[in-house]
Amino acid sequence: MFNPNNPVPLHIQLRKSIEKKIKLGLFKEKIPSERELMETYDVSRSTVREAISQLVIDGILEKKHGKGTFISKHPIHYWSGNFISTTEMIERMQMTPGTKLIRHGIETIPDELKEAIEMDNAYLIKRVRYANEVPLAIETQYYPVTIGLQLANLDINHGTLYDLMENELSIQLNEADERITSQKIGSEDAELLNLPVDCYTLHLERFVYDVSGDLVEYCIADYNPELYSFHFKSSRAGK
Amino acid sequence: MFNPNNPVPLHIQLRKSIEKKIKLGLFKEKIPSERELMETYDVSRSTVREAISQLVIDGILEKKHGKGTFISKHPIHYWSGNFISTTEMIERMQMTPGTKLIRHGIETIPDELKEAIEMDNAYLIKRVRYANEVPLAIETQYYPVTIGLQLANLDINHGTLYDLMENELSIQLNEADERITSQKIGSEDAELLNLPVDCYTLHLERFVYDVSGDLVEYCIADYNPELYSFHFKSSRAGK
DNA sequence: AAGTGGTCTAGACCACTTG
DNA sequence: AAGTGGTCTAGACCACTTT
Repeated sequence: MFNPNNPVPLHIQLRKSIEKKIKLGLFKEKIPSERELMETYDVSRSTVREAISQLVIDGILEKKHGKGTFISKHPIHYWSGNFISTTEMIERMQMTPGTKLIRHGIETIPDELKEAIEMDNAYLIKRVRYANEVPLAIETQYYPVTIGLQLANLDINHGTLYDLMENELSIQLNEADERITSQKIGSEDAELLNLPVDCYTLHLERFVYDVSGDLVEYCIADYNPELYSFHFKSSRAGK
Repeated sequence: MFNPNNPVPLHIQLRKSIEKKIKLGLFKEKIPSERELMETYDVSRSTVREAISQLVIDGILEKKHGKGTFISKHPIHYWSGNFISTTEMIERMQMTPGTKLIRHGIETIPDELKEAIEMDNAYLIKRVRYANEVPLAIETQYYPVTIGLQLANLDINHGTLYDLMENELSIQLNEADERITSQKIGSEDAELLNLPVDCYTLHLERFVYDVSGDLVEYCIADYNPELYSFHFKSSRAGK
């Protein structure tokens, strides 16, 4: 079924295929059983289980012993161990994403950030993000200058910068460290979000690394706390 | 090596064993290779990999292709897909946990919560949580009355209620839904946390379910935002 | 070359759910 | 009884890292 010369592991090809069929609506509610998938794709059951287990970790599928594997009904998994772009997140909330570019260019890094990102200069992109035309968040993103300059040549007024990095610049994003706090918003930003001055926001900092472990983005986002909250699903299994 | 009559799956027994050896310091930095673990415990490699993969998901181990499996250096995984008790969380921060019981007893549920927890009455436990004697959070926990009455007979002034539920009441906790927002604190609670009135807190709501899917706890926690933030590690793999 | 984790197969039996 | 996911084995080859 799959091309054995493809360097992409079978379980990943299978996972993408299942993901696609879910998105296209070819699988409703339930996906075929592990043994059916074995036959359809001509792979072993371990491979099927490997593919499915990742989708379970991602919160896309749920297994029920003796019944089958079901498409998760949690409409939105804001957080499931994987970071996604703001655009995708807004789309998952069934809203229309929008973007307004405030400014971008090479800037010297503020002292309080120098320790965190270990660069003197960075390419800064500051944008307001909208959901159904309502300002939802302010994002300030810092990139290594070489990456930022390439991004600036692309369309940074729409779409997700993660997709641009991955698809246009061939940067393989790997993982991120994130921190959520509650912080007073500045007056400039308050105006952009239509919030009273000195209001508190949900403040997210995200360090994104590529497969080599190099920092490829530092993102600060302030969310309107009236419109946004972080949702999680966690298990007690790890105890 | 393991008792084959034990109904607990081998990979879980192995996982617990590895976890314990890490905690005891018998494994520093690196754990034995998969093939070594196979021989030591007399199980197949799949079983070893199954055990390890869960520990990787939990953020306790990290695999490096060609090098080995290493004990994660992230000293604290505040959030890694598993919820832990506040006590354990404070201990992981290398601080001493403390608790002050504010009040407890059967109460009628406020209207705004009725929809969420689908009970008329609940056993309420409200406590201030300290880290190194400094008030860190206020927790208000709602339990089904039968559970709450049992808990009240135990020591609710120390220790973790999750451990009490699991070990003393034999309730098997399964998973939780959590939501983080930023909220204005009430004047009563502000005093308990030594915060100015109308200050904002990091506000956590947690619904905890047992293996049958029944709600066994609803917990509201307000954290002093000066002292506490949520940390995450997320990957891009799920894309 | 030797050791590590990554991928994959073929097959077995168990436990749970539904007819 | 039949079908599902859960567990487990024994073995193979590949890709990456270190010696």
